[in-house]
Amino acid sequence: MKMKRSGGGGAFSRTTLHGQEHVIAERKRREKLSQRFIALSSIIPGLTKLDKASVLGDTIKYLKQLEERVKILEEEVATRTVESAIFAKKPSLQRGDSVVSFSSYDPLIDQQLPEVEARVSGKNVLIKVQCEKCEGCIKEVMKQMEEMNLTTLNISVLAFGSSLLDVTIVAQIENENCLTIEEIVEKLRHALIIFIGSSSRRSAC
Amino acid sequence: MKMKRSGGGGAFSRTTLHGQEHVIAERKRREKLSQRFIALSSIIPGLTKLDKASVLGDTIKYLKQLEERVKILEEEVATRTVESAIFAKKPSLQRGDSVVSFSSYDPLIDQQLPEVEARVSGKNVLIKVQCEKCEGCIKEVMKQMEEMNLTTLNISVLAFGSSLLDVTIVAQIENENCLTIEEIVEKLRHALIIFIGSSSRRSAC
DNA sequence: CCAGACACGTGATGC
DNA sequence: TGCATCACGTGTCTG
Repeated sequence: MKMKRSGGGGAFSRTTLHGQEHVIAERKRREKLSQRFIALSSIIPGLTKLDKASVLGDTIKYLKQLEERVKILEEEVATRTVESAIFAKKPSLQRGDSVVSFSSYDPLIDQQLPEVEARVSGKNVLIKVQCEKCEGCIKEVMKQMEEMNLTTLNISVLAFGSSLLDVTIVAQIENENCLTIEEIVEKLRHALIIFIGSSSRRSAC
Repeated sequence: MKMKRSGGGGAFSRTTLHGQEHVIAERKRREKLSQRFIALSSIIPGLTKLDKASVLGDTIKYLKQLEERVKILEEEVATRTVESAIFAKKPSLQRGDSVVSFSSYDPLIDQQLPEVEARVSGKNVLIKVQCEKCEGCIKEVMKQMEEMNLTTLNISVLAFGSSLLDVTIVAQIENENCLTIEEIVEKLRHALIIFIGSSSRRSAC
């Protein structure tokens, strides 16, 4: 780190026959260590002090920071990979690399409402629901969202026609969530069918 | 790294008055450095030798390796994000009971955005648009609505992902309007394509 | 002057 | 016996 100086406690005492070689070896060792320190400090960004201690400390900090970043990025990539897997499974629904959508509409089953559709982009999921205007159905949807570990970022409820409700939700997929997009759609749809069924039997809705 | 030993060249020579304090301070400095080394070696994986030199060397290697990984992952994420913005497609259409719906999605035409969907129930029309987040596109949509004699009852604009917009509109069909649902969809989609095209050519959008 | 940081030579230790 | 590594005390320099 600095210039070599004349040397400190160097008397000529040779307690061993090869005292000089020992000195040389130690010099070499120190030189190696010093070079490593220089090399290390050259790749650590944002170094203010060039202390050995500070270099080590900042190295530790930078390392942890890098590992954290890698972890986050890996999670992100993993999420996208899951989407790709879904996409590969259901090529008939959607083409495109990483945006996947899935709808509960099934031409064989002629039950049209509630209709649920979901689409994923990164950590966001766009959920669209169309159902009969029915008191409490929004609450039911939100309950399901909570159970699925989906954090609602925005929700819009529009009345459409005299008896229809159009619900659009943008939510964030939490890390603990390992549901597929199909599972999200099916869970929501099933919950709504149950809810509306029992609700319409009880009251005029 | 090892046990403390009795000490090396320690004669009792005090050239300064505070020679002892100097010794103490140096001890402290060494102790700090030593702890940093221990801390560092505890977070570097796959350490075989516990040499100071080896610890530093492996730290440098691990650091470069981590940075490389971060770089690769960042590229990956960036790529996927762009793909997300570009590829977004709609599953097949839906038909409802007395509800008629029509979507602009055409599997033969490989242009996915903007995606426009409309659905009619009585005198109400539900319009859904997904397009790139682009300043002025909402205004463009509203302009088209006015031209088509559609009275907006409610509109919701949600950001979805990093660069997508999801727009849901409930509008009332005025009596003078004699457009078919297909015409509504096509007019909106055409206008958006023109608008976004010219907009992205003019600026960064 | 002094508080902190270094490099040096040296004795000790483990393989 | 060597050989490599370590911790120590010390002299010296810097801000």
